[in-house]
Amino acid sequence: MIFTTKAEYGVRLLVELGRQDGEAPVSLKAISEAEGLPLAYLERIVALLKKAGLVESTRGAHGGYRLTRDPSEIRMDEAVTALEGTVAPMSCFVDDTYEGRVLCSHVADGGHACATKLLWTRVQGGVHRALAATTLAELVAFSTGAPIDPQRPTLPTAA
Amino acid sequence: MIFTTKAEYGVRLLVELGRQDGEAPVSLKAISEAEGLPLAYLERIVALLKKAGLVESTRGAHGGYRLTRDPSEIRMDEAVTALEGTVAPMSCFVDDTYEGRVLCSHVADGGHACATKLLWTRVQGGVHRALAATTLAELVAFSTGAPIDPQRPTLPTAA
DNA sequence: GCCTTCTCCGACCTCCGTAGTAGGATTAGG
DNA sequence: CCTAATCCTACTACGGAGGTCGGAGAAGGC
Repeated sequence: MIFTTKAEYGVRLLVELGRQDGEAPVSLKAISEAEGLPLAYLERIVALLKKAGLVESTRGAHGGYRLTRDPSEIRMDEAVTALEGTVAPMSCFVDDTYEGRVLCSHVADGGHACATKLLWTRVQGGVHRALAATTLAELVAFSTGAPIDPQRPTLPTAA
Repeated sequence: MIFTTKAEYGVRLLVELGRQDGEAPVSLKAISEAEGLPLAYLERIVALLKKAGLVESTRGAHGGYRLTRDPSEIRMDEAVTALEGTVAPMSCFVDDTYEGRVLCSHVADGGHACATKLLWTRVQGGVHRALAATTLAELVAFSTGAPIDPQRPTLPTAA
């Protein structure tokens, strides 16, 4: 499994927020009931999104959460990174940027570089590209029944 | 983490086999010593590769394993699938083919389809594409020091 | 002012899969 | 027949995923 429920629930939460107009904040209780997810767990998840600056909160009665930007401006690589930490194919892939860096912690086992590094680099690139090419607005549209081709993402530039 | 050590060790094992000429079988003991991996664990891993038809074995003294095809004919999506089972981004993504199918186990939570399905479908596609575009021959070449651009895979058609 | 409704925060718990071990049975050379 | 190898199944430990619990601040409504 690539992602944990943190990503699943967190993205569902974002979609739920994106479905709203955006003015009035939405309480976690409402979201947990709408999606059937545990409230206490959602609290911890939304904290990650807030720390990443994707949502903002209002405390007290009638408080809740709302998005800080338009859904079309929220790319899913930001969201997933906030929720899961760096998406790494393998443990030796702690972080690094997405450039062509090929460095491994267990370098030079027997004089030759780590053979699998090339493969995991490409996989990581593929995941990152797929996430970056998808906006929250697309997921919101998809969830409301709009027909979207999963193979051909509509980039924000095309909007 | 996307993959487990099964994938890591299994691919390393394949690279080690691919580095050999291909006639004489290589024993697991030799590989475990060369790569510094536990022999007993490798036994269970290589069984997965054998079941998938990627390697064949010779029992008894001077026995071992060898590849069933040329390294350039072995795409890494076959290898990783054999080692990890189906690569799924999320638990509701049990298998299905890689076509544009968008079906979820927890469909229609509140009248609308599972919003995250679109995202995970694209991610899965990205991973699959990255794996399928890489051959064992490339990894072998890379491990012996050949300069390969991790961003631009050299497809077998270009060989 | 007080109660209610929220966000916030950290400690705690349980379960399951990963990673690896142990111990043998089977097959083939020398 | 001994040794080197594959094969096979059962067992175990450890860590992280996936939650829960209890409470402390903050803001409206009355």
